[in-house]
Amino acid sequence: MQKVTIKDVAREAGVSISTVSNALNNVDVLHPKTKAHILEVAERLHYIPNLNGRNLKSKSTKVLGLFVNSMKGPYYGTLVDTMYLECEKNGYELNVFISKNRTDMMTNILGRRVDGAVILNGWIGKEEEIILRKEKVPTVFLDREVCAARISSLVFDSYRQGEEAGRYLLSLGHKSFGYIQGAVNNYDSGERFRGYSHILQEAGCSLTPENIFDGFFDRDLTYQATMKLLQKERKLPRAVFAANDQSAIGFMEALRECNVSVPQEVSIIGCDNIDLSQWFTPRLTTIDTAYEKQGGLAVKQLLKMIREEKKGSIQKLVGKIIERDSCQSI
Amino acid sequence: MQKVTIKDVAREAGVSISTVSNALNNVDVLHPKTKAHILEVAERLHYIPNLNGRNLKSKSTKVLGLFVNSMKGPYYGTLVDTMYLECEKNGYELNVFISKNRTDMMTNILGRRVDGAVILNGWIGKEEEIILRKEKVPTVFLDREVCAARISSLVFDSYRQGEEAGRYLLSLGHKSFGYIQGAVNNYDSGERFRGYSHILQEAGCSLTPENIFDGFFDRDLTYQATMKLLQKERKLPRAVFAANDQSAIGFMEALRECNVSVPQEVSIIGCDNIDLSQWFTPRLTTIDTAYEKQGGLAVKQLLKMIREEKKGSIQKLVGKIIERDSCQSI
DNA sequence: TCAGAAAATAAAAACGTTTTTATGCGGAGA
DNA sequence: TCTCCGCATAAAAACGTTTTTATTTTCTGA
Repeated sequence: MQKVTIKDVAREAGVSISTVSNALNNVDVLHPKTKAHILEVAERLHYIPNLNGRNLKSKSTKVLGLFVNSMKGPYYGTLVDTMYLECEKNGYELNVFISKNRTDMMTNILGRRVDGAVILNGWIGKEEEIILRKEKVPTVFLDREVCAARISSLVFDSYRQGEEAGRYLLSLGHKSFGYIQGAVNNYDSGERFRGYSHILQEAGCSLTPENIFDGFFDRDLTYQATMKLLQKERKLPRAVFAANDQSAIGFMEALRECNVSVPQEVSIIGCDNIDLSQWFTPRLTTIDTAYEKQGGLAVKQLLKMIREEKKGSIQKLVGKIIERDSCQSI
Repeated sequence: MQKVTIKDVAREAGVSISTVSNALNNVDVLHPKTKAHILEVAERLHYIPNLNGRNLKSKSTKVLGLFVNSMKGPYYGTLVDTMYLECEKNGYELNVFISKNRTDMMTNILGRRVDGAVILNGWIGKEEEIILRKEKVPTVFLDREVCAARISSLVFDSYRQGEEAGRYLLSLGHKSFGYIQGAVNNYDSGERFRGYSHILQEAGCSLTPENIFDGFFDRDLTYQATMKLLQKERKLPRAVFAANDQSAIGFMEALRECNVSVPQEVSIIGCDNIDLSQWFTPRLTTIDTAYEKQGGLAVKQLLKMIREEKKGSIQKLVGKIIERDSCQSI
C-alpha cells in the first residue's frame, strides 16, 4: 500500500522536498517554470498529500468538526447542511465525528486538532468542559449554556418556548395540562418544562407529576409509552405540550389508535416545526424553532472566535408559534 | 496552545517515551506497576494523543469514512446511523466528510488515510476510480456499480424498481405515462428510468420525451417545475413515476394547488418510502427500497474487504411496492 | 572581472506518535 | 566468580509534511 509521497514527487521532478512543498502551497518564491514543472509531475503521479503529516506540522487544519452521538432524526441533515454552507464560504472543511461515549468524543475533539468544534449531543460534562477550556479549542455548544474564553453557546430559547406554549394553551381556555418530556437531563427539554410550568403556575394552574410523560424525543417510544398509559384508563389532561414534534406525533398516533380525538378531546402543541408536522393529520400546531438557522450561526460564531479570538457568548434563537389544527379552545 | 504530549507524560512519570506508548497501547511487556503509574499520570495530565501523529506512523487508523457532497434530505441521517452501529460493533470509528468538489473529496479519501471509504454522492469519475484502485483503499460505492479488487458496490436495484413501477401502473390499466427524473446523470434515476421505460415499451406503451420532467430529487424544485408546467396548460399523463418520494410529493403539492386531483385525474407512484410518504394526503404509493439496511450492509462489506482482503462484489437491494392512495385504476 | 546582493533552491529541524533496535540489570547455571 | 539469558526499560529511527535556516546560482553595477 505504498502511496506516492512528496518525496516521490521531489525525486521525479529533480528538486528538493521543500521546493515541492512550496510549489504545492503557492508560496511565491519559486521560479514559475520550476513551479509549473513540479505541479505537472505531482499531477501525473496523482500525488495527494497525507493530511496526517500536514496537520502534524502546521497548526491550522482548516477543519471544523461537528461532534454528535447520533444522527438519527430529521434534524441533523439540515444542521450539517447549513453548517457546511457557511464553512465553504470561509474556506473551511466540515468533518462530522460520531461517538457514543465521552472518552472517544474527547479524543476526537482534542486529538484531531480541528480548528474549532461544534458540540451537539456530546455527553460532555463539567470535567471535559474544563479540559476544553484549558486546551483552548474554540467551541460552540448547541445543547447547553456556557460562556467562557473561546467557548460559546447557541441554543434555542427553550424556556421562552415553554412559556409561549403555556400562554397559548391558556389563551384557549385550558385548565388541565400535561407535558411530554424529552431525553432525561436534556437541556432543551428541561428548559421548555421550566418555562411552561412557570407560566401555568402564574395563571394559577398546575402541572401534576403524573401528567408529565416520558417521550425521549422519539416518536416510537412516545407512542409506546402513551399506549401503555391509555390501557390504564388514566384520565388525560386536556392540553399537552410535547418537547418536540416527534413526540407530539407519536402521542397523536397512540390517541388515534385508542379513538381519542385530537383536538376535540385533547389539544396538543409540539415544538420544532419539522417537515412532517404539517402533513400529519390533524396538522400539528407547533413552535417553529428556526433550527435551520442554527448551523450557519454556529459556524459564524466559531469563526469569529477563531479569528478575532477570545470572548465567547450565549446566543438564543427565539421561536414562534405556528397555529394549525391540533389545538382547540375549550 | 501548547497541548500536553506524550513527552510531557514521559517526563512527569520519569520514564521514556516508548514506555509511555507501550503503557497506553496495552503492550504487555511492562511491569504492571510502571504501567499503572504511567496511566495515572496520563490521566492526571489529561493527556490525549494527537491522532495525526499516531495515524502518521501506524498504518491502520481504525476509521471508516463516509464521503458525500451533501446531507440534505431525510435519507442521510438513517444511513449514517446504521453505518455507525455496524462500525461500533466492530471497533471502528465513523467520520463523515462533506465536499462539494472532486479534488477535495479525493484529498480526503486518500489523504486522511481512512481504513475504508463509503462513497455516496461523490462526483467520483472514471479517473478518480483508477486512482482509488491503484492506491488500494477499500471502497464501497453506493451510487454506482463497480467491482474490482477492494472495490464493491451496494446499490438499489433501481432498474428493477423502475420495472415494478411500470408493471404496477400498467396493471391499473394506464395508457399514458410520465417520469420525474432525479439529478442529472444520477445513477439511480437513470436506472429507474431504464427499467420503467423498458416495461412500458414491452407493453406497447411509450414514454414521450415531453413527459419526462426534471425533479432533481428535490421537493421544492419539483414543485416549482410542475407549477411552471401546469401554467402552460400542458396535458399531463395519467400515470407518473417519480424517481423519489420527495419529488412525488412536490409534484402532488403543485397538482393540488392547481386543483388537479390525485389519484382521480393523475396517479403517482414514488420511490424510497420515506417517513413523510405515509402522512401526506393522499398517502403516497411508493416503492420501499429498504434503504435503512444499506448503511449496515455497506460497512459489513467494507470490513470484509479490509479483513479477508481482495475481491469486491456488487450487491443489489431489492425493493417492494407499498400500495397506498395515490394510484387508481383507470 | 568581480564583489555583493538578490533570487532560487536545498538541507535540516520539527511536529507527536509507533516501532524497531539497543542497553542495563538481576539471577540461573557452570 | 563468571557467562549468558530474559526481563524491563530506553534510545533511535521512521512516518510525511511544513518551516526555518543554509547554500548555491544568477544578476547588478562599478
